[in-house]
Amino acid sequence: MLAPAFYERPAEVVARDLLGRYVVRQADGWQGVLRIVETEAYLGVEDRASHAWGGRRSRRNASLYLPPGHSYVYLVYGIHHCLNAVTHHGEPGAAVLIRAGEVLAGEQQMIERRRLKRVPKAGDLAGGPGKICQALGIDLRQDGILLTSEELHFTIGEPPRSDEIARGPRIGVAYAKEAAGWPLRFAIRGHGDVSRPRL
DNA sequence: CGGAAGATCCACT
DNA sequence: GTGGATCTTCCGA
Repeated sequence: MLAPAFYERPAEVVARDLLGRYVVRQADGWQGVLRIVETEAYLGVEDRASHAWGGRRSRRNASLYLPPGHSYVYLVYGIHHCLNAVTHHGEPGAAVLIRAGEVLAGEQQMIERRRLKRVPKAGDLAGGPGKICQALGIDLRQDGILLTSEELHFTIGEPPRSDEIARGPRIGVAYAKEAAGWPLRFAIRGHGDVSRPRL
């Protein structure tokens, strides 16, 4: 289990270090495990793409200002949930978005939660931030909880070698001006579950 | 108080 | 490749 101190570092360091780690989700006697293959760092106040940009606070993003090691779950586009880990190093409001994972356990339940009609192909179950939350049964009820909790936590996992890590600009933040091009997206190079466009 | 846009995904062409 | 679904928040009038 990764302790809160793991998250007391700059978001881009944590984002890179979360690659290969396991997300463990336990609910109703079920256990699901994903190996993280893609993340993005959001730096907080000075990052135009961050929900904390300019020190913004609202009921929606309140969890971004919790101590490091808490979750930040929010609703995007009115439909999909996204899971983040709150980090802290100086300015508050930084976090890491968990963008994609490889299924290691609990696949059958995930297929049902995802309402897939066919046999899942690479990326179908957890190859995107919204898919991860749907597959793991994560919604606003998991917003603001400690990521060392029984129901949701991260563990050591199998980190990739540094030469297996790719990085590039973040997805869906073209509006963020100068921050749009910052290379804060990290992925395991060539992994089939990384979301599009592939790094 | 209305309108626009968003850290997305899916069905359809 | 394109557009629709659907909710929260922000901004301008």
